[in-house]
Amino acid sequence: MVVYELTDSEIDRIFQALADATRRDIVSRVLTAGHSVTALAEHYDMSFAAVQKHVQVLERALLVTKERHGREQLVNSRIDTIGRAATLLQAYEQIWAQRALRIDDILAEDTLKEQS
Amino acid sequence: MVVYELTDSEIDRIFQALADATRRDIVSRVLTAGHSVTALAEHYDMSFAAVQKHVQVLERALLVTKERHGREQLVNSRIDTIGRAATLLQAYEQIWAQRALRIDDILAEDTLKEQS
DNA sequence: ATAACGTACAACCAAATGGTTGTATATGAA
DNA sequence: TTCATATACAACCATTTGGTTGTACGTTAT
Repeated sequence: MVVYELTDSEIDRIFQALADATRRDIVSRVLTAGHSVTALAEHYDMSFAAVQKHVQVLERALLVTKERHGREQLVNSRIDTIGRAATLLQAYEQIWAQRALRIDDILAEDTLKEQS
Repeated sequence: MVVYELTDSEIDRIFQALADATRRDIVSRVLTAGHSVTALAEHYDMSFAAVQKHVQVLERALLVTKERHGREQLVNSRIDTIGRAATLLQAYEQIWAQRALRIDDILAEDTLKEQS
């Protein structure tokens, strides 16, 4: 498998795609099994075309793949992309944790903080 | 610290906020130390007002806090929110992993049947 | 007291987003 | 062949987004 760094616009598209409850629900559903677009659309109170557009957004964000199977298009998750996004957020946590390790920062925070 | 479940629209706002390279850069910068809005704005090729709006989006997404300090407003990261988002994505990875385990189980069952 | 600084916010604009309906096309079933 | 199904996509629309400029206001420095 080829692993390359995500570009800014790829990351934009990933988070943009995840910023919608319907699309997150679609991602959830296809995590456990492939679903046709029609099967997915049955769960939402919107037109088929709208759901199809959501799938397209997810596909362009590399969060799902579509695999034609007869006249159906099977939507499957791309767990690698979800993993990349997770790693990105964990990197933020790492950077923050390293800051916390700096002793002078801890002392400064103790002095400044009144809330808990 | 009070921990409660994130609502759909809170999650929407978090990922929406992260879906912009400028805002992700702001998040990165404030991870290691608080920055005034003006200090942040110096790094970007856009108006101060635009940067201020980005900070506002991050604040509404609970990704940063603003703390007034004289005439400056210190922007700091809310690592808990970043952690929640990370956890959410890890949950997706978990669900996917369990699916993979189920497939392993099925294969194992087949093997057992063959053996008996 | 006055000037400069840091921030906030309104009004405006172009482009993107999230939905709709309608139409076209390919595949599978009868 | 004909009909129903699954998908694709264009055109349209209202709202949101990401930027701008201009103005106002509290705080600090001179």
